Amino acid sequence: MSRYNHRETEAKWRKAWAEADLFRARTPEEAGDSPKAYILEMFPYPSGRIHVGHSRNYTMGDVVARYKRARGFNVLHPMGWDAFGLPAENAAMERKVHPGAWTLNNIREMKGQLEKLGLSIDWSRELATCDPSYYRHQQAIFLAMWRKGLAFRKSAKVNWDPVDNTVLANEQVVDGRGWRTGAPVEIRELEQWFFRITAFAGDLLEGLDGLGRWPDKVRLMQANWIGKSRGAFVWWDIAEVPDFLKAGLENEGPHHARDPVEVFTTRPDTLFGASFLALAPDHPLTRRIAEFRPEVAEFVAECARAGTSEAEIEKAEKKGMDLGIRVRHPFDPAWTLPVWTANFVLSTYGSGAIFGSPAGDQRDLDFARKYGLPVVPVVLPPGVDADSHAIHDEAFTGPGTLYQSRFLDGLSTEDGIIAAIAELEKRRAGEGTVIWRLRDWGVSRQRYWGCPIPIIHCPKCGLVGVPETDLPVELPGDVDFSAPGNPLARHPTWKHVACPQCGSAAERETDTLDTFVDSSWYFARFCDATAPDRPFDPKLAAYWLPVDQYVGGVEHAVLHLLYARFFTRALIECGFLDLPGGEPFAGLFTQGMVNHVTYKSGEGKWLAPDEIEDREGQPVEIGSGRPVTRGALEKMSKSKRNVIDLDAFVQDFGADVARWFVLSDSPPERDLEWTDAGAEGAWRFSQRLWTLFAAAPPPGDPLMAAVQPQGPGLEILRACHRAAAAITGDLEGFRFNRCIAAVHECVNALKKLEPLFTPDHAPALREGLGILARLIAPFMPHLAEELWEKLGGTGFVVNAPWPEANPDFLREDMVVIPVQIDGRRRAELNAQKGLDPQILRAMALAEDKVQAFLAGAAPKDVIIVPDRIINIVTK
RNA sequence: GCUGUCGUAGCUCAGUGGUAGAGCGCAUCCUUGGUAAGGCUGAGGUCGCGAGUUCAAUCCUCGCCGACAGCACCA
Repeated sequence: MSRYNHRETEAKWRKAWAEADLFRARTPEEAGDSPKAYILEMFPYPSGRIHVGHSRNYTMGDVVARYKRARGFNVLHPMGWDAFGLPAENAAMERKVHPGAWTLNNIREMKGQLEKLGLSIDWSRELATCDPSYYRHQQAIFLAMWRKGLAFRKSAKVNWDPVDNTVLANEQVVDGRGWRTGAPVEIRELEQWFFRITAFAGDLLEGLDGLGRWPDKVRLMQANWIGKSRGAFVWWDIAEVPDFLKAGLENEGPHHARDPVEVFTTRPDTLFGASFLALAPDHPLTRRIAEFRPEVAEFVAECARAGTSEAEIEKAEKKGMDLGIRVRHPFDPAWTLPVWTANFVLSTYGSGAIFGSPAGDQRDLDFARKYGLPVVPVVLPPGVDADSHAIHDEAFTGPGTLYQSRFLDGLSTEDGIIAAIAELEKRRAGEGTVIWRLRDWGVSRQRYWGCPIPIIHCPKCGLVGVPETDLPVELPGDVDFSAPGNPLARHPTWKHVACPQCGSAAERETDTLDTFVDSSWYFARFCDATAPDRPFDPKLAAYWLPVDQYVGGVEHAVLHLLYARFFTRALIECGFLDLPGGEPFAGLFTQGMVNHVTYKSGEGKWLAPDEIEDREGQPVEIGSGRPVTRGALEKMSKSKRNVIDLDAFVQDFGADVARWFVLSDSPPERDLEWTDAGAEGAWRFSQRLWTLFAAAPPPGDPLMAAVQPQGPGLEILRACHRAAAAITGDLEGFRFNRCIAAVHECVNALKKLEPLFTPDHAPALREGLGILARLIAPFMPHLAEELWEKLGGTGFVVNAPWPEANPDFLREDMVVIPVQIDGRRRAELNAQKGLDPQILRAMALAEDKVQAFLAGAAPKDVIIVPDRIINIVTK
């Protein structure tokens, strides 16, 4: 018996699979009655080499794909590359390579690594988003969305890095400074392209209810992000304006003195507790007043400065300033309130203005206490009477009964809201409304390595779409990264073009699209990945979509998944796609990361694991022998130097072992700790399987059921059918770690029976091992093929049917029943299953140990749960 | 602060209203013709803490403590 040689065997089977073209998805016609299963892992950014941490995601998807294939599904399991993005430009600047060359090189490298993992991928559908054959369709989609009003331009605030001359995404701003240059970021107003995702806010929220196979956590995060709030707009007429402001406010401008101040509230029932209005520092009226009052201008500027750092916002004290004007209460024109500006009011939410009702809102209360504004309680908590109710340091925000509120007195919070809105609408002082936290999606990026926006700016015609026949608008190849800013904008010729409508000199849009756009429809392109003349055939998309199982990191729980859900809706509206319900991903699984220990040298430098050795239990640096501190478990990343390279591991231990280990130790949705000991354990287990199959009988058909197995043969089949039942259930439930535990259990049971593997039991053994080989096939596909071949299985184990557990082998005849006395286990019975409770009672009371404990006393009660437990109660 | 997830063997995790489990690690022993090893046996637990419900709670309920994640002045 030789040892298992993973290097030869894995290469052999990968070659055989490729030659048989096993993983090509069948067309709907070829598939006939077979149901379809679209299995997709979030496609990777081609950053370079992959490590074992990345492999977990693909392995999970592959396990599902292989399982579904064994179950007779027509499986689509494609792979592609999210190939546009900043790292390529950074590499271009640092290493003087073209972003395209750098990206293609990485793709080549990573594809080779993924292939060695033995993934069952249909590579004929491979795509890269930086390929003009992909992004030309994206440009066509953009133009269709523009014509429908779903893509539009507006002026928006952006983070501007004055050194790099570029716009930064929010996550590229660290403590108010550009992440690369360290220069203080400026807020600038720029014309930007947006997608009107807010047009679908309600539908995107309601759609979440139908996504039963998504994690609740993700649905909740999306719901919070969309942020629906019911409430009311309330319009407050300006009552008093100081003389020095009058002239200013009478002029034309952003906020005229005749314009009421609009406020959004979810609690119109507390309007009688209002004691002030507060406007955002950048509210138009605040800015107007700042023109005439230097102290207001100073306050606004101060807020703008503090606003950049998140840590400061968190701690920032509530501050405000009285603007000097007063407004009329909507329910009582004689009642006027002061108008303040306050740093805690957000201009981007609601109307950018609030009314302060301090008794019912903690922020308003803090503010009112600080500036001596009135606090009038208007909501009585349940069970509290009006005389004893008082507000001290804590606002009461819960539901209750309204009082001190004139016509609302006695109403519940809920009814009060309805009544207040009705009154507002009657007086034309406000209206009930719903507002959203979700904002339109800014897609402009002042970058080179992204999809060009197919728009031409003509001085005469305005915005003109590039004609379909001129698509794609390709990126120029000759670009200069030596200067900061957008290379497209300063390219000598690229942007200059004749207007397609009037022919006069015009300029191309030099912004490119956010890379989240590229990943918002790639799953649809995979359905028809080579269509030259349109994004995809709607019939093929209708066949394959929605994706049945999407697998990826929870870090994409909000943005990517929300954008993709928006995109399918936009594609439907533009006529590209037919997808009832509009949901792209019917099932979603978010897997945990792979963590690994980190090491730091005395100087605080990160050290790689192969630079460490163990000296009497203390990790030290190899060579110098200097002590090293063992850091926290961290997600594998190059910067922390705690990655395990996939190629090296596969070379040493094999792809099957890597796949097995990343699934074995933790539930898939949780993080996994990578340890050498665990990896070696997985390797030993693969060898153990190999030696177990060495005891197999001469080759025969493992699909043939053994007839009337006896003794050890029966035990073999029991172990294997039990494993089949457990693993099938756990695969359906995405519990891969439990599948692996079940395989361990089965192999342990078989190992114990190994001395009894005699020719008499050959049919049972062949059937049992045949089941086992098919059960491990999704996890260790190469080894499974080899074992299947040894057993005498015909064809590939990949194509073999999934083993069905025979219920006859799952039944147990005898059962051990514990006997408790007063809740503590004192004895046990070995009994036939399904015995009558009265017989069990007699058996239990007859037990010596029970007799001893009872010492002659009669039991007060005996609780009998058949086949489970007997509890004798004496007290 | 809000929301959510999680506390079970040294480590990573299963599990169930009714006998506390697996893998790895550890210890003892055996094999050295399955050998960059393999195998037998074993030790190891207040199931985070406290109360309640129950014949019986690791599991259900409530409170507390701790860890992690997302959002974060959302009116």
